Amino acid sequence: MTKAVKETFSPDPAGLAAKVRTLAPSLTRSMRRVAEAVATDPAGCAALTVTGLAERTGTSEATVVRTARLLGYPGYRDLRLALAGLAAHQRSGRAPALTTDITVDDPLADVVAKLAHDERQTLADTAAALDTGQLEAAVTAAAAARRIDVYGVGASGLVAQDLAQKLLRIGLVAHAHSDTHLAVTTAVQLSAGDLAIAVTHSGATRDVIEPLRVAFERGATTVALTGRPKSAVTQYADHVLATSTARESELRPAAMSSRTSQLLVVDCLFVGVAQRTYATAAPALAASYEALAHRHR
Amino acid sequence: MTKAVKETFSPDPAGLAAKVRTLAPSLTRSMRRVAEAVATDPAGCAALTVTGLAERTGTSEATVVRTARLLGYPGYRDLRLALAGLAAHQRSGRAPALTTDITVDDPLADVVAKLAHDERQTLADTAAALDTGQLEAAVTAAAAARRIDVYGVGASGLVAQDLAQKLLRIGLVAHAHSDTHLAVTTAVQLSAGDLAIAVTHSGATRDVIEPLRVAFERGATTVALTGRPKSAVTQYADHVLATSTARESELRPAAMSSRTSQLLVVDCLFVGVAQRTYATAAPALAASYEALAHRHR
DNA sequence: CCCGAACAGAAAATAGCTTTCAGACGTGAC
DNA sequence: GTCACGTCTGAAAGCTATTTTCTGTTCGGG
Repeated sequence: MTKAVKETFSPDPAGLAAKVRTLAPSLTRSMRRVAEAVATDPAGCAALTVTGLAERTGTSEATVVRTARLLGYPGYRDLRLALAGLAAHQRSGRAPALTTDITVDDPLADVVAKLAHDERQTLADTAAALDTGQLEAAVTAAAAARRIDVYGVGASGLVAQDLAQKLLRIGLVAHAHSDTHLAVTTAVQLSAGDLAIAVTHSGATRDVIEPLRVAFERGATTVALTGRPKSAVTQYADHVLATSTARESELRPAAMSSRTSQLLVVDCLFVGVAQRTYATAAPALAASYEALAHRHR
Repeated sequence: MTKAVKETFSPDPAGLAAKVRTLAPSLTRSMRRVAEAVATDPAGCAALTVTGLAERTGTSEATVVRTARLLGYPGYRDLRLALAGLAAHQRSGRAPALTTDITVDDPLADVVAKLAHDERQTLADTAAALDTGQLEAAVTAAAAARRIDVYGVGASGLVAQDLAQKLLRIGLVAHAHSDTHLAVTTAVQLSAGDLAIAVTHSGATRDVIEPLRVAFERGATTVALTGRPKSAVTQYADHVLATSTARESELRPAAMSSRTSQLLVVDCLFVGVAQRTYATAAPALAASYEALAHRHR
């Protein structure tokens, strides 16, 4: 025989203020004071115990409980839970006006909120704008490639390295190049069946376009990862993966949001390739995980 | 002397699921079951008493209270209030059902949507969980530092490089090290007035802890950027910046989401420093922009 | 002025939360 | 293997918060 479970009955979490107003005339003096306190400052009251609220309203515990009952809850405990929910709801409703730029004198908490908000926006934009057909083509090319070279300089160089690192981990032959000269000299060795990927936000970075052009002319498959789908880099690209460009400002250079966007595309590319090469990718991932384990204490 | 008022301490109403994930590795079996129940069904758990939740998770009241403490609340009562708030929040938020893992045969469009969703979630969690006090301290230290060394290997190495690159661009003396030997040999040169930053998701990467320890012992200010706020690396860190841990799976290794989180923190750190050194940072940013312009066609 | 009804608060009773303690379970050393 | 040690866990005791009960008070009507 199980013990009877007490159900929490939450009649009307949102319209509590309304209910207080409706009921007010039928409430007694003391009860009204409690009801008003609760309606005025749900968050504050949620933090109080029966005794606390009784003190605050200059009444007794019994009155507080009676009021809670009148408002439709089984007891004060449940009113308090509803109050906490209401408070959370109110907090979230307050849109923090995140549309403004980051300024020199924003407090750090605002900086965090604004950056997070902007990056989230960038991700949503990127996902919405990403052409899955092009991605599909790039994934297929990568999964079948004999060898993959990735070009990127500056901030995009890190993205290029990230992609190469990931692909290496699932057993593909991938290299990232940040040095134009080296990139060009290795690009001449590519041919049909190889894949070259250029990462550049502006789409106009010569150091990256150059090796991609060489790879393109040698017959390798080429992919451009860029925020400007009609820029110079795309003329040598078989497939173009578009990244999104967010609002930028003095304290938030373009490099920052483009990176977020580029990395999402890189992740998609990676997962796509891992799916298609699952038979080799899965054990490779597991093995690299194992290998790293003993590097940790 | 007035009676001490017990404050309701609500450390992290939004990112609770994230916190559970972050703390999970350091939790014991029973505690983890409680934490998971709470993260999985906040609304349901909010309706339960200590005893009820203990029964539901097959543990004891003591364990439930202990878990509540670990999650940062003074006791179960307060956790329950936070849960009620969270539940209300969820009801209004209506999250779409993107909660499933990425599988081998997901079409690419789904992969994109799921990855974008997860990364957005990670960003929100990170922002919610980031301790602005610690960030403030790190920013102040960085802005005043004679020299800044950043340590990171593997995926975190790229994050370390990203941070160093950014700080360099606003005229600070910053270097990223991926080579443990080099990192240690440069760390011995640090002293009070210098800053060392370690980036490691697990918090247990020896190659990164070692140089940080050296820097710490030499009297430099030290910062750890980690997803495990109670891990080995933090014992040598003056300030700990917590990154968030997302759900991971076979096709989505931890490295992927930790990177997103780490980069957000890096951006916050960077913008904070740029604000505090605005007089030199602004012209430096403008100058680096100019300098790059002619590298583009 | 007295009576009755409703109200309010004090105090008792209970339910729920927290703390303590001792046994159980691993873990590492010898 | 086994012994010692530290950690984890749940049972029960202890305490706080909530609920109920009960009695004094107030106010309107006879």
